Amino acid sequence: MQQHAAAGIVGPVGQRLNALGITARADVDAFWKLVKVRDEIDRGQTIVGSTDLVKRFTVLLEGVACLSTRHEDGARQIHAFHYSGDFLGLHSFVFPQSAELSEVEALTRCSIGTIDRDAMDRAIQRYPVLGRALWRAALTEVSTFRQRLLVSRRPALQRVAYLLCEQLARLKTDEGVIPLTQIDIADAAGLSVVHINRVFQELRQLGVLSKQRLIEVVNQERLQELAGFDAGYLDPGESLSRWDLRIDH
Amino acid sequence: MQQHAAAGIVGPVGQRLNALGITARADVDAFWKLVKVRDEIDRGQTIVGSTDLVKRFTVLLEGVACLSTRHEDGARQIHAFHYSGDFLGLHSFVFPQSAELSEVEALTRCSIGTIDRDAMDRAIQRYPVLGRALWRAALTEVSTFRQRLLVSRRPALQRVAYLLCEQLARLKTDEGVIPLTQIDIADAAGLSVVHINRVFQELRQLGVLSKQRLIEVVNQERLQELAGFDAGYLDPGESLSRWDLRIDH
DNA sequence: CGTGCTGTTGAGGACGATCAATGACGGTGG
DNA sequence: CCACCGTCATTGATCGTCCTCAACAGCACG
Repeated sequence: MQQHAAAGIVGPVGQRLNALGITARADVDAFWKLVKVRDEIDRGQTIVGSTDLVKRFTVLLEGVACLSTRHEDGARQIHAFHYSGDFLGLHSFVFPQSAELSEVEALTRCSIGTIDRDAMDRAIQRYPVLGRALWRAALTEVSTFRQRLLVSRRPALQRVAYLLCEQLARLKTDEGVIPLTQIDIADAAGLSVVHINRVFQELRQLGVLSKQRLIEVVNQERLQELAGFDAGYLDPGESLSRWDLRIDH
Repeated sequence: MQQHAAAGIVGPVGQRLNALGITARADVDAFWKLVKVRDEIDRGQTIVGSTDLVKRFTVLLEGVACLSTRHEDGARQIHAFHYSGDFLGLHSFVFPQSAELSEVEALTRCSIGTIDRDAMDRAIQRYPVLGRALWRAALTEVSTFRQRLLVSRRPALQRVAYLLCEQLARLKTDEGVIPLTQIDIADAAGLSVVHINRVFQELRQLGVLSKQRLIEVVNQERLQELAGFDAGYLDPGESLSRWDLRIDH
């Protein structure tokens, strides 16, 4: 466990904790002590089903996952993508009402750690900074959902561009490679794969995407113009100092 | 002020407070003492602009309003409708990040009361039940946003049907009259007015809507079938006993 | 009795879905 | 090393939903 704590401080989860305001060694350690089960999940498998969502949540140590629901016809609707360091099922953890709606699915082979609701509750009481961090992360999620409502009725090109911008902003990667398939993008944008492909070709014509098979953004500025993207909503930053998540009883 | 308090207990706001768990006389009174400015707003006017949203919020005493944003082309996107007794700008009050996105607009002549952020903060510290009530109301709002994400990619008929169901559930009215125009529905559903009109005619053919000019649902069961509607997500009910909204200094 | 807003109707067109087939690539096992 | 397979990407053709533009009718208001 000790080497995990060390890895946590430098790894993606550690970076995430830092971004959320958890910097003190004691707080980071407290967090890592909560992580109980570690596991590997195969691509395509469900990481957290709707019934588990309220009882525990999960940290994505490595891999790519998505928060999704199924439409009555079986089509997959992706609400959000998750990358290393993300909390999975956080939304339902904080907002129990929406639990039944969603599940978290692995898009690549994933490595995860799980955290019990009860243990988390107790830890929050002892380390308030943890509660604040969760709260911030949850707010950011809500923020992206609302953004998506707006984006959802723009034409396909802009909608896709916006999605790509968001992924780049979240990945904070130097190269513009986005580790998703066109199928994933289609399910997130709510467009058919065929049409996504045509949009991609258009984006390549515009010099925004590379001509590789993988999804690689070569002109991020141009992309943001197309999308009308402003990353402000993704930053938990200053947004919140007064309100706080606490346990009542 | 005293007669307002009395009116509040029996009026729509009082009912709302009760539903949110504020039943004790002292708590209700504490709430009414916070309501400072009372005002009348003409139809079409902005009740709470994006800049005000963080500093105060508002109680809708009488009338119909909507939470909306403008698209870059000027089109109005309605995120939610508000009826007597609703808190306006609550979402931005609790989630400051999304403030710039929205404004609240009067759809009919409205009568409102406003509440200061600072005063509310102080009151929550003294009357925790107030914080819990706000929190529940905010959760319900988040819940409806996520639902709308799902609904947003269903065909027009079902989308409209769903919207109508939601309004009926919120209005809790005996007759099925919904006090909105086709234009409002169009902006909320993200469809053109023309198409909304055709959907309405279809709904009338199906015996769901009356043939009146106003929007009147005559067969609610049928409507819910069409929409695949389940009102569960609107009920703050049991959903939350452990998490709580507090002021952290 | 206009003026303005809402509702209604028709015609044409655009965007994106669906169906179907093919290509490109990576992995696996012979 | 090659054959085979599954997944993902690509392309063409057709079709449906919904948009846009435009005109008009009904109703409420002053």
